[in-house]
Amino acid sequence: MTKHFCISARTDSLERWQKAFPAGKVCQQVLELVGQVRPGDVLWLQLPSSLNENIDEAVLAAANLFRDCRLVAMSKVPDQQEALLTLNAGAKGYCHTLSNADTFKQIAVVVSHGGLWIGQDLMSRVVNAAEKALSRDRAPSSSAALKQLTSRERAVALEVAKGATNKEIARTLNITERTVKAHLGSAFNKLNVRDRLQLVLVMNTAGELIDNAA
Amino acid sequence: MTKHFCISARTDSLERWQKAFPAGKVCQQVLELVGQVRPGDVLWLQLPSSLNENIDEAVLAAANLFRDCRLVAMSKVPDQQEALLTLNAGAKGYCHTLSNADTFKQIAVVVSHGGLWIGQDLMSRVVNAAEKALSRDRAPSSSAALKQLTSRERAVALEVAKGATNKEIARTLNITERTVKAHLGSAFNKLNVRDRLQLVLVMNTAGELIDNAA
DNA sequence: TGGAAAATTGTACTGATGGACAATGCCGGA
DNA sequence: TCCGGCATTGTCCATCAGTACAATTTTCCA
Repeated sequence: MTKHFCISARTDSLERWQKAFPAGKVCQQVLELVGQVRPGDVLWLQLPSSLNENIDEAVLAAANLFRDCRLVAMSKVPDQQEALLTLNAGAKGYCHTLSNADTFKQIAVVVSHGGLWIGQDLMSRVVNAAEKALSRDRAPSSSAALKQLTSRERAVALEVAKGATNKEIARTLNITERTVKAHLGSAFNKLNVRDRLQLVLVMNTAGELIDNAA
Repeated sequence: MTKHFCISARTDSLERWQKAFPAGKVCQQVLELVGQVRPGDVLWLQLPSSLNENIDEAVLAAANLFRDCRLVAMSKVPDQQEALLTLNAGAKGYCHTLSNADTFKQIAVVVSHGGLWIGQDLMSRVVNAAEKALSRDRAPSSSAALKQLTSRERAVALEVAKGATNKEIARTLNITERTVKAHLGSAFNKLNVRDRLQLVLVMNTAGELIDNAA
């Protein structure tokens, strides 16, 4: 049977959690749990009230001490960045400290079965952001801007986007520096930018093309 | 009691699913389920074998027809982009068509309780990508690179990141062009880059600092 | 077969960038 | 009071970037 442990520097605000898990144990420090927690148990970690840089260290400490347990982070001031930090650090759930007892129970079921539990709204944003990021990682090669260039212009532009000089690009593509400049000049004209820095900024704007003529 | 329905154009490869849900129903088209599905039931949608642009339409159609149900996508060729598309379209789970029966049951429990179920590996990548994307949306002003610069260096760097020339930056910040160069030079040194283009690339790499000394 | 677009390349030039070497003044902390 | 870090600025110089004006060759399609 799954046991529940709550780690909270302060013990106020935990009424609802305790109602959800009457047999659950509350303590103030992670180290108090050493020897008590078994694989499959659920740890609920109350995050500090203000977003600070130590949050993921706290979660990481707990996650590493009890690898085979499920970690759920509770926050009094839920915040998207905090949520992502804690999930990245190993938490399997993220919720409000004042969730109702039924919600706590549902979260427990979800994480006990290998799932992830975060708020619906946050879920949408995470998945959406991830999709954009992962498609952007294929950018700049697939950006709208590059679609307007010839294949050779594109090849040169992609080298610029890596930070290369014209000499380096000439060597890489086995053409003269003059040819590199010609392709770049043409690309600048097509994308309405004035130099390589603006070219790269436009390329890295996924799916959009900036009109600099305005 | 939760009912399970599987929508699959082809009925091969579903042995393990049927083992997990012996009372489960298999059909070939979403419309066959109209009138049979109740809120809280779980729909398992077998995705087409090849990644194509119609996947999210199929998921969206199912998600819209049965809003109060939980949708899980099954794929014979699991793919990260496909996973994100289906999650974005409304699926709450994404797994291999040939998962074992226990895994199917766990997924059912998770999604029935409002959670998300995707593979561990994919989970890590999604959360990580989301964190990077969401912090990048605040970048470059909050990137790790900028934290190493003095406030004046940072101000100059941010102007460069907008594509400005040294002359323009001098005018904007009300200092001489020589001062702009001094601050840039110092920033180049601290971040180990050789020019403004590489500076901007580093600034736009959220949370990471590129070691160009290699 | 012919024409257009793309690729490649030349010389020459101007302006921008970045670095070298140097200096002064301000501010905050020991 | 002194020192270090930061901000600001100067002159000078080499290199790079970008543009102008021009040309030839290659490729592809009607």
